[in-house]
Amino acid sequence: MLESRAIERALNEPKKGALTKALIIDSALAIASKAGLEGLTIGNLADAVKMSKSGVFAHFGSREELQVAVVRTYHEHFKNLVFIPALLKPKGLPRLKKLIDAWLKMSIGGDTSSCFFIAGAAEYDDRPGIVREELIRSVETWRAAITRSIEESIAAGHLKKNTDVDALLFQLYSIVLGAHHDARFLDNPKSLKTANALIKEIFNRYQASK
Amino acid sequence: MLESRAIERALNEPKKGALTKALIIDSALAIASKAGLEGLTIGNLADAVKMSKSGVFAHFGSREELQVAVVRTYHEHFKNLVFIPALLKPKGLPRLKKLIDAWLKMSIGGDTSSCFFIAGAAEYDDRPGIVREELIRSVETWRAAITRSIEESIAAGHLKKNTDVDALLFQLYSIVLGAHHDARFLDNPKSLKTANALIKEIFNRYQASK
DNA sequence: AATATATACGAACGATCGTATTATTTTTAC
DNA sequence: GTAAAAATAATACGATCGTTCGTATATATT
Repeated sequence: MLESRAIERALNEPKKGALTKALIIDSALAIASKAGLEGLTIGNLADAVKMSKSGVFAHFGSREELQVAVVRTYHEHFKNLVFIPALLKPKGLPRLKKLIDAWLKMSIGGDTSSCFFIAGAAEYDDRPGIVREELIRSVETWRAAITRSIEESIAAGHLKKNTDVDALLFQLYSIVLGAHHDARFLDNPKSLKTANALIKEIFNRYQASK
Repeated sequence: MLESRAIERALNEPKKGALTKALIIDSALAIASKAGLEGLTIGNLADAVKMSKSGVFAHFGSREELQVAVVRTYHEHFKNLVFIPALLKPKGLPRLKKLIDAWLKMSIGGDTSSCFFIAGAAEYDDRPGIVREELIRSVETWRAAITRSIEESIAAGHLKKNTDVDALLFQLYSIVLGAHHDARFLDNPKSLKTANALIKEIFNRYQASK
């Protein structure tokens, strides 16, 4: 359970509502993981947490705010599952590799859950509003983290000095998108292997000659 | 107008309904291009064609069948816009390059329309049914066309004999997905240029040494 | 011209959507 | 323990969803 952090925090607060809210968001995250953010409705969420629609609704004030809360929570989830573990690796190429590897794994994770940063991008690429804005904020943060790690790899001498940072980011991001597509839409079981081989190849190509 | 072919064909048939149906699908395609296949409803379609909901409905029997009809029509659209033009190029690398180039251009086309093969894949990667099946059929057909062109390029000596066909397909497909993502979700105007540069680089790498 | 068929309409169905208002219960504060 | 406050429920609203039904009109066949 990754949300326990938020739930624990809520338990120490004077208000009990904060705990309930955390439990609701937890359930909302599960629903949206399977049905998408647009498939998350106040009705099915209320059923899931065994509350009335109005009871759930009162915690957020609007469906959009609920969706934003889900995106924010997923962002935390993502940070804990992908970003933090990579920080344990030494700065430079090892960390960069870990960032991509962890992301790739969770993106095509065998179970029903997909990566919100990918699924959400497709869902909201033409749907303006605060949900889209929140998604963009998250994705840009994530891309900035990758970019920083690429730059650190260059600074550390792990990647060639003349590495085109934007182009490398684009390639890595595209491969994860491709693997996500192949695995989730086409049900291709080889997508993870194909993606990993390509990532390895790319890093070799950009690697500073020893 | 790309649907004129179907409309012309309908005009020559005895029944008038075929024409109306073609006009409805034409309008449905426009709606689904902006709002996605799930954003296409019988209600907004009826408004668009200035007909009653039941009048529209009668032509398809169900909303799912309407969506399938839209996918089929888009497939034709795609064939005319991407596949056929590439056939004018000589077999091998020139044709392969044209296939990808035409697809890339229409995928991130400045206007509101997106590529159904990409948008639909995301929309239906976890939504079973005949719409998903029709989408998969289309996408697999398209991937088979790219694959064939890669193999022809190898046979013609344009690409290295030991080219990994699946890996190359994956790379090309991923780059288009990445460009689509960057252009449509992140509004990055450089995505086309970045993608084109990468495609060029990839073909250079796989090219048989002269 | 008469008949048969295809096509379209209008109204209504039950379901679900998000949300607002009002009531009841539960938790907190004194 | 009691009053204030917060949390949850109950109910209802208007909109929209896909779909069905009976009926009218337009078209095609004979």
